[in-house]
Amino acid sequence: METKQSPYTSKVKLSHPKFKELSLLADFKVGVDNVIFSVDTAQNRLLALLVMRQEEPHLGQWSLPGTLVRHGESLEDAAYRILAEKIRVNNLYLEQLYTFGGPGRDPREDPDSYGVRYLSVSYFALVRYEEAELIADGVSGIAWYPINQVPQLAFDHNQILGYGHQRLRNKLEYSPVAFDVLPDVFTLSDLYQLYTTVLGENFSDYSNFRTRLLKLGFLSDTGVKVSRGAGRPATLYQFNEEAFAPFKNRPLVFI
Amino acid sequence: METKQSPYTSKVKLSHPKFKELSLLADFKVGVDNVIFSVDTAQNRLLALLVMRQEEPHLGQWSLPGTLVRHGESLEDAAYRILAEKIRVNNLYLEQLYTFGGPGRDPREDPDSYGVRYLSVSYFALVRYEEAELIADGVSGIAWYPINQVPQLAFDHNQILGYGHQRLRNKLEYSPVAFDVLPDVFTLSDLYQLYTTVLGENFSDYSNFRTRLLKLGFLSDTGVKVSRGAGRPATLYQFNEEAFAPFKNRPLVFI
DNA sequence: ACAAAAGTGTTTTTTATACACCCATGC
DNA sequence: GCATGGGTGTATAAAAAACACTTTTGT
Repeated sequence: METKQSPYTSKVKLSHPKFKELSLLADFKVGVDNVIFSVDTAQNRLLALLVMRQEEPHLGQWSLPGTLVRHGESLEDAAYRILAEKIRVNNLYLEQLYTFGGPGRDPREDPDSYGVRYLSVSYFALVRYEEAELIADGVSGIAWYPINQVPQLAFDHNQILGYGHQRLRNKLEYSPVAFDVLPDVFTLSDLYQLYTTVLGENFSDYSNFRTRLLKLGFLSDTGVKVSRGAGRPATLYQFNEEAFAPFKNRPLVFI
Repeated sequence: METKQSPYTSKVKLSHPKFKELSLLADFKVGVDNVIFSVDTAQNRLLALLVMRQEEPHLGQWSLPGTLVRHGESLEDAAYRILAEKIRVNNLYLEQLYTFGGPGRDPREDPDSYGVRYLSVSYFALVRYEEAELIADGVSGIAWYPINQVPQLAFDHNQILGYGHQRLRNKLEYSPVAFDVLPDVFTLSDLYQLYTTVLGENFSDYSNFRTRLLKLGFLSDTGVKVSRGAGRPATLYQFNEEAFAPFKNRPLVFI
C-alpha cells in the first residue's frame, strides 16, 4: 500500500531516463484461442474448427476461434464463451493447451515494441461431430477443416493448431479422450479407425486392439447392432464412466 | 487499418454506456513464475527453490521466483532471466507449465475488477543440486525447501508448485528428466532413490529397475566406482544422449 | 456364392514380477 | 566375520504381437 504510486506520478517519471526501469513492464491484452477437434467417423477424417476473421488484423483470413479476455472473466470462462458463440454441443472436453506470448506475434503490436503486447492462451477442445451444431450467423464464415487441408491461418495459429494436434496424439495414447470425439455409441472399428487416422498405422492390429479394449471392461455392449453396407453388422458400444473409474489417474495404454 | 480508432476517440467513447463493449477488455501485466526443482541425492530429498518477497504485495512471504515480463521480452526469456538472477547452473531443463489467469489472483488488482489484471505464466525447471549455486545478494532470502516442508506462499504459488510437482511425477515416468536433476555421474541406486522419493514405492524393485535400465542401453558405465560407507562400491553411470536418441518421441516407460 | 466387414481363437515372443543368491567393502 | 549396500540370475506370470480362422451380412 505504502509503496504504491499514483498513476500521475508514475506517468511523469516515465519520461525521465533515470526511471526507465519503471516503464520496462509490457502491457498486455490477453487472447484465448481454441483448438477444437472433432472426427467425422463416416469419412474417417480428423477435423479442426476454423472461423473467418471479420475484422482487422488479418481480416478475411481463416483463424482459430478466439476472443480477448474481458474484465472479471477467467481464461477458461473466455474459452467457454467463444466456444458457445460458435457451436452448440452436449458433450465437451476442454483443457488449457499452451501460452504463446512472444513479442511480434500480433500485428497490432507497435513496431517499436513499446505498445501493448498480445498474448494468446490456447485451449484444446474435443467435441462430437454429429452433435456439434455450428452457429452460422450468416455473415461470419465458420467451417470444419480436415486437419491435412488447413489453409494458412492468421497470426501464429498454424503453429498453435500443430501444437494441439500433437497434444491430441499424446492424449489418445494414455487417456480416454477418444470417447469425447466419438458419438455416444460407436462400433469397435469406429474406435480403431479413429486411432489409425490420428496415430497412423504403427500399432496393434484390429484383432488385438479389440481384445484388449474389451478385456479392460469399460466398454458396455448396448446390444444394438448396426449394418453399414456389406459385411457382418457391428455391435454398438458405449463408454462406461463408472467402469472406467478405477483406471483414472493410473497409467493406461490404449494403443 | 480503416477500422482502427485513435486512442483519443476511443477514450471519449468509453464513458458512453452504448460503447461499454469497447471497454470490456481487461488489461494485463504478465508475470512469469518458475517452479524450480532439484534433488539432494545425499539426503534423498526433493527440493523446490523459493525466494523471500522484497516488495509488496506479500512482502516478507516466501514465493516462487518470478518477474513481470518486460517490453520486447518473450515469456521464455523472462523465465531464463529470473533463473539467471537467482541461480548459476550448467545444466538446465525448462518448459512451460501452465497459465494461471483468473481475476482476483493478485491483490494489486482493483477490487472492482476494472483495473489491471495479473496473469502468471509458470515455467517448470530442473537443475542439478550440486552444480546449482544460489545467488545470495545479502538482503533477499533464497533457499531450497524440501517439497514436503514448503510454507504458505504468496499469491497462488502453492497451487502452482503443486501443479509443477504433478508434472514432475508425470515426466519422470515417460521421459529422461531424471538425468537433468541427478549429477552428471550417478549410481543406479541414486537413480532408483530419485524415483522412489518422487513417485513413492509402488513400482518395480531395485533389481528389476536396474536390469531394465541397463538393457535399454543409454546408460554408460564410466568405469569409476564410488564407495559410500559400508557395502560394495557402486558403479558410476552417465546418461548417454546419443544412445538415447532412438527413444526420443517414442513412448518409453522408466518405472 | 462370394466379397466384405465383424468377431474369435491360438501360438509365439516379449516383458513384468517376484525373489533367491552372490560380491565387495567398512567396521 | 558379519552387516551393509551393490549386483546377478532364474523361474513364473502376464501381456504384446502375429496371424489363422469363423461368422454374418449385402449383392
